[in-house]
Amino acid sequence: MSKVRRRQPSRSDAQLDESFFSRPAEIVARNLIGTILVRQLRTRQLRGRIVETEAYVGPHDLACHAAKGRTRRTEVMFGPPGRAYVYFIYGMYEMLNIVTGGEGDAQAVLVRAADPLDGWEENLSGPGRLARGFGIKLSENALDLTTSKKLFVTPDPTSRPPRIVRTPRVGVDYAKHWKDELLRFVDADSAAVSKPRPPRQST
DNA sequence: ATGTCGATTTAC
DNA sequence: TAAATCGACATC
Repeated sequence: MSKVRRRQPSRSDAQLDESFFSRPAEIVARNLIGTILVRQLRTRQLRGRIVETEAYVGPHDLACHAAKGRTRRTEVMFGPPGRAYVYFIYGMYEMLNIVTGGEGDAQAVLVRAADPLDGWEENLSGPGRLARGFGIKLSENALDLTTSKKLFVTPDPTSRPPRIVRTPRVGVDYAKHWKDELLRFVDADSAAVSKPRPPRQST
């Protein structure tokens, strides 16, 4: 019998790859909760534990930008999974999404909030603040997060599975019945979840 | 070339 | 409750 080797918590764990992201957005959004977003800058590394996501499930989803068709902005969503979909909104905020599903599926997950790690003091609660905190700009659009050394996601081998709550997505009242779909996922035990804080019931 | 809008945040 | 502020998109 070989000895079971307990895994050492390692600072840079395996970068999540295409097999992780090439699933439906709803699944990826759920499984992204509790993972770690890593940003490698010139002089320092920024890390945050993802605690809130939203799934945008395809062109038929009226809240999804892909519902507007294939345009310059939405182009990356129609490409391979694991790419960053970054867009600029309200004249001042970038939003970080990760493309999911098979190539051509046009699904994505919006990363809405994270708990800063390693003693980093930053408010990462809300998609605008999260992208700003991590220094993510429009220029990161289409970056391949499965191979990039500048921006990627890793599992958190030290944490036990989070308690997850589902709610409707934020700010998509225009999307007909799609506004009511439970496609927002939050860590029920995190204080960093953004504004519309859900009741503490688990799913 | 011009007009509208927005997966937000912040201030009043 | 509303202003801030600008890229993408639609339209002319």
